Amino acid sequence: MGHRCCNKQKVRRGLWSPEEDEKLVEYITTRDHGSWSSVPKSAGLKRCGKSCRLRWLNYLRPELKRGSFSALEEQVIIDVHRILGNRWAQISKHLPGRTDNEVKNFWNSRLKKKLMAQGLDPKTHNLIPTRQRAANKVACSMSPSNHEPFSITSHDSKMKDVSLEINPPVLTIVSPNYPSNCSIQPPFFQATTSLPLPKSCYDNPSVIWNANSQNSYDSSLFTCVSSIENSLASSSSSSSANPTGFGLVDENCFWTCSNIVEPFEAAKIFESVPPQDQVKPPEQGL
DNA sequence: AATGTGGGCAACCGCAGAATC
DNA sequence: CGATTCTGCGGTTGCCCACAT
Repeated sequence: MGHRCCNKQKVRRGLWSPEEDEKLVEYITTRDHGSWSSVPKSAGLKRCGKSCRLRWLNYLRPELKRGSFSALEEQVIIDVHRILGNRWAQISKHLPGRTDNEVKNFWNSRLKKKLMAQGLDPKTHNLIPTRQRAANKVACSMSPSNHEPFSITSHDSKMKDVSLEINPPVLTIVSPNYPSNCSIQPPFFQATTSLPLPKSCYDNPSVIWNANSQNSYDSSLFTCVSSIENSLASSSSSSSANPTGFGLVDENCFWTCSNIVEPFEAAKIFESVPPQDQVKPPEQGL
């Protein structure tokens, strides 16, 4: 089946050879190419215009950045995707030197899996309901009735039945609305803090808690934001930086024990939180 | 060493909207 | 104003390579 746009001609398909690349670059960079449909003929290529355009935009443009995505770029993709969905062209505009195709491939091959591993639906960025996650072969238990040490166990095949001790129970919260000194700059705020979990969290983990006056979010409403899976996933790698053994939760982890938390709902809740420089997270644990 | 499998990525396909005739 | 062509986009495919068996 040939291209619809150029089925009149016999056109080459498949990977581009270095010679073809050279011809196209030479042609595009030395003159105003006009319409793409005229490029192949003028440049001496047996390709269709559409293929030339794609090759130029996705691979040959000099301003393109090659190589793996940085942590910042990864975060930007996740943040913008949460808002825009699969609008790769729009997302790529936030990443100078990256193409929509590149962003899309990166999303499909890495980020999607990463979110799923954190128990998040990559389409909505919401928590995948517990029942559904159970279907994904992830089973966790969380049953403390007080602040005593407790453990989380995963039976996920990839996590090799990790067991995690938490002592004392400390929840790490990361909010997209938080101004912070981290490397990710506005509009993609991220901040990390921690606070002791109130007993009510365990008794009724699906509710939105009132932080009590002992923590830095005095009187602020916040949502139980955590991720058991993420904790488990990071327990081995981050244990040295995090003596509690509780994994750092990045802002993509909106997790409650049983409820889905809309990211924007969570963001709304955080609106009343004081600026980062007024927040003094307890030093213990992290 | 041969074969199977999965991941990453470049390229293709087909549709929709814009531009042009 | 309808038809045709062009462009841009998102979804999908298939090739290549690394790794496991």
